Amino acid sequence: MQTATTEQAPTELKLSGNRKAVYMLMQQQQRALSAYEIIDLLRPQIGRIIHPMLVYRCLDFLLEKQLVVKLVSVNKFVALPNDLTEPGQCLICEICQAVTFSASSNPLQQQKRKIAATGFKLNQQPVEFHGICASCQKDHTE
Amino acid sequence: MQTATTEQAPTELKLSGNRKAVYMLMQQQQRALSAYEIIDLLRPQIGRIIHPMLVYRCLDFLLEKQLVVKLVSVNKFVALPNDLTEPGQCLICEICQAVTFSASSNPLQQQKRKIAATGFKLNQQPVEFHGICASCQKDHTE
DNA sequence: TCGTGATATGTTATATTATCACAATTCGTG
DNA sequence: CACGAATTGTGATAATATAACATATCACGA
Repeated sequence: MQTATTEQAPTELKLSGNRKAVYMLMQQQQRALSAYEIIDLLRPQIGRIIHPMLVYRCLDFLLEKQLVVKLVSVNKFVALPNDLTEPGQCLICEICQAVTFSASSNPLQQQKRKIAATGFKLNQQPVEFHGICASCQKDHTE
Repeated sequence: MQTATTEQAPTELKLSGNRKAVYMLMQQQQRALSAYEIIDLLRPQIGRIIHPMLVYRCLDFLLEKQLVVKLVSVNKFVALPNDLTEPGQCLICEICQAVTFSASSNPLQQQKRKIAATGFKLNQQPVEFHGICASCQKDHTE
């Protein structure tokens, strides 16, 4: 099993074999994936049985390094877009499962400041909004 | 198995036996409960094996009628406080699991309007914020 | 280069949350 | 009362996640 320096991760973070495979897969897919989807997608690449634990461990690491983010409402994981240093919010379509990230807008930052003022210490994790995207609204008006 | 008219539900909605038991339990507990916690708490009352399916069905119904809300990030369900017609947001403490609801504040409503203006049709469900409550911050500064 | 502690990985088992599908019972209305 | 709709009972399975033990690999200092 080779150890390779990753070309994709910021600040030259070294990723071991498995972790790199998982991360690159997530970057390629460009969508939110459940752990089991990752397992299924990885299987052809690795040519060996993939235990869930393998993937969860990799994800734990990638989460810790903030290379990926977990969408806690849908139990999916997604590689952070490279141009987005702070995923303040995301919109999750219930129909097509598309996920759209964006940085915190002013009202959301205001909201977070209000919450902080109550003494509640917020985590750094995107605020998740659920609904139906414009495309699916069109598709489902028939 | 008796059919009883519920005294607690708004607009005289009739709840069947199981559904009433689940709903009343949730109201009594006044905290967010996982389905399995509900099962464990119900067992003494019902005196029969409780299948998860029973509870999930009841929850599905109660969710549909908007008597309870699901905290999707923590897979828990909570009876809506009676004085809160619109649970706009909730704060979830990662340490003690306390959940605090409140109506949408102005910035959050603003945020929702911005999102709606993009064409994304938001669901009616609370926005969940994660962090550490003031109490747990005190307890954990030792 | 070797040894060792730290880290990563392999493996088995289990926990937690949720849904599917079929059957039986109860409810409500004509 | 009959019948269709709704509710419930039951067994099985799916999806997500973690615990625990063992082994292998990596990195660093001597």
